[in-house]
Amino acid sequence: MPHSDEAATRRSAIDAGALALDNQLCFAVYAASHAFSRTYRPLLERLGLTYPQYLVMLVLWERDGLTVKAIGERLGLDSGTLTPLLKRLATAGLVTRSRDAEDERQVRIALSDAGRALRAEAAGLPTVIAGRLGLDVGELKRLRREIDGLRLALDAAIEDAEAGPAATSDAVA
Amino acid sequence: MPHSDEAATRRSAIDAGALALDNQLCFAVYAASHAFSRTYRPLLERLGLTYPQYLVMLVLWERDGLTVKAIGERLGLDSGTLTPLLKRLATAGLVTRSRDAEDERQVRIALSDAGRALRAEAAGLPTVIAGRLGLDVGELKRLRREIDGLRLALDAAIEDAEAGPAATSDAVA
DNA sequence: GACAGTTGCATTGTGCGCAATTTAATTGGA
DNA sequence: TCCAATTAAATTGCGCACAATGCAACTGTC
Repeated sequence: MPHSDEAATRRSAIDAGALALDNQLCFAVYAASHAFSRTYRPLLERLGLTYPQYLVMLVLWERDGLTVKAIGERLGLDSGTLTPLLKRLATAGLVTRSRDAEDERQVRIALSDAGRALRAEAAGLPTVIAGRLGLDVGELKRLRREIDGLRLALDAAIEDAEAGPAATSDAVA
Repeated sequence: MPHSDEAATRRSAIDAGALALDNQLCFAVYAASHAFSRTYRPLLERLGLTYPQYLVMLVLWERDGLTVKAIGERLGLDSGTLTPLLKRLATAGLVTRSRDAEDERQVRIALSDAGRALRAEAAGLPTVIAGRLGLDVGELKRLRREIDGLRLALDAAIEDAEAGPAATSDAVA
């Protein structure tokens, strides 16, 4: 067969597209995540928030006074990420950080008045974004549930890999 | 109505859960993206790649000798991200960087022998991950297409916002 | 050929995201 | 009671991600 396609000539014959970027679910998710961040950025900028900071505020607006660890478990982030982020939120006057009297190892994050007030400013954001997408709201809900399921499967895969990296057919043996 | 639910007592009455973290499609995507990165990390570590570096290699394995700009358009990244990343790939001996003779502004990224050889090492990765997910392969393909559609809608929304942020009913006036 | 405007890449600064290490507080025994 | 493990944050170091800026190379117009 002669020179048919430029890309194909450089591609291995044994490959059925397993490494093709456009076939990667992981890249689709990666690109969509950045696209969300870019969409939210100009709107959050008016609130003085970055996107991860916005997520932390969502957590605190649901339940105030959480520890750093609790926020981290909710968002899947560790203290190395959250500590400086929370310090910036504190500097911005949106939260306060204080050691728990019962257990001095823990730092409790509490909303300030300004932090609580910001909730009203943010209330319309998800609707604005959803409106701009021009997709059916029911479809978006369904998609969210499917992606949640994907994340759960990934978390389980991470657990498995950490528990027994060499687990094969004789895993129970 | 008496105290029904702890979270509800802290939540505004006018809010039908629009700001609830678990309702956010953006967070589902954000969390899934990190979960993918965490799943790939230990596997890519053996290849000496980070996840974004892996994406760049996927692009180059499809078409060698691209410019920095072309790689950036494919992945949605700019030179501020790619320049140092590509320098690290060059230091690792996987690619070479050279100015285009035709247009000296452009830097062409070419795979080295080691970079090409690494393709065989990576060939099984997507299958390994897909296998660990324990989800139907057809379902994963369908989900990828839906998420691609979501990203396209987000990109369009970003375009619209940049073109006319104040666009309303009198946009044409 | 001069020159304004554009383009492609590099650099700088800020803010995640995470592994690894450190410090301090708590817990659970011997 | 003492002391080894455990736990929660903080710190450090590295690598993205992106806005803003700078700069050299190119383009179109005259």
